[in-house]
Amino acid sequence: MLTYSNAEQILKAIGEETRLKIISYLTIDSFCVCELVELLQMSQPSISQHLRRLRQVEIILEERRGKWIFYSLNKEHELYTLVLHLTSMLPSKNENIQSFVVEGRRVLCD
Amino acid sequence: MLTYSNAEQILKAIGEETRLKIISYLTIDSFCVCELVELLQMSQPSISQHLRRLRQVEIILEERRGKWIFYSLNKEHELYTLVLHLTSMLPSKNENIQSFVVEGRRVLCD
DNA sequence: TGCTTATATAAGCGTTTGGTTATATACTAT
DNA sequence: ATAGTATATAACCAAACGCTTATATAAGCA
Repeated sequence: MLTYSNAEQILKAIGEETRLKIISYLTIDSFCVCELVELLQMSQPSISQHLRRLRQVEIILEERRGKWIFYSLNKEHELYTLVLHLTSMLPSKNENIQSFVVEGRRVLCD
Repeated sequence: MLTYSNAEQILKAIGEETRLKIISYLTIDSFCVCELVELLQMSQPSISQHLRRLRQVEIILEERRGKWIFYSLNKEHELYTLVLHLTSMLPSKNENIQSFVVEGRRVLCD
């Protein structure tokens, strides 16, 4: 059970275009910050600040791998199912990721 | 299918504590503005402005009955199911409405 | 018609938001 | 150690937000 205040915080975190796109990417795979910067064509500080908003409500998780920090969706989050339901109604980022991979721009680590 | 911008607008409309409470009340029954003012213990302009936000994204519908304007959830809205799913995770306003009814404070109109 | 009730809107104001630029921190590799 | 890369944070600023008070609009009724 959520409190109203809690629900407000989470929806405010989710309810922003850039963050919705980040979430949409993360439904497909986990990505590091510099990949998201490229995919979303936005400045690194801006992306970092959006990731912080999402991290603060625990919708995403971070994991360091070498010099990169990878972000992924938190499948244990109370609203995970709802988030998936929501992103299923948005244009998929699959094709963007495909070309990204084909162009060899994914970060390689371990 | 929603656009990212559209989803942002709707989530911003929904993602505010007072508006979440309004939505939660409207999952149970339709209410006029003055009833919501009493139930939520907030000023009439403030409630009106929140209702406008929700109306603008068509999450709620208005219907005039005599001198009152009743608001209800829009069951045709693309995110109606998601909204129900969300409110099911929030404390129910059922008891508040019950005492409201028992105290004879509901607006009477044909 | 004028009075009352219900609701909407406008203006003002402090707070939050999301971008920028600049800087700090953390890890890797030489 | 030092340099380079990846990420986070801070300070600043314009725009959006949510409240208040004041006022406008609309319907019901004497």
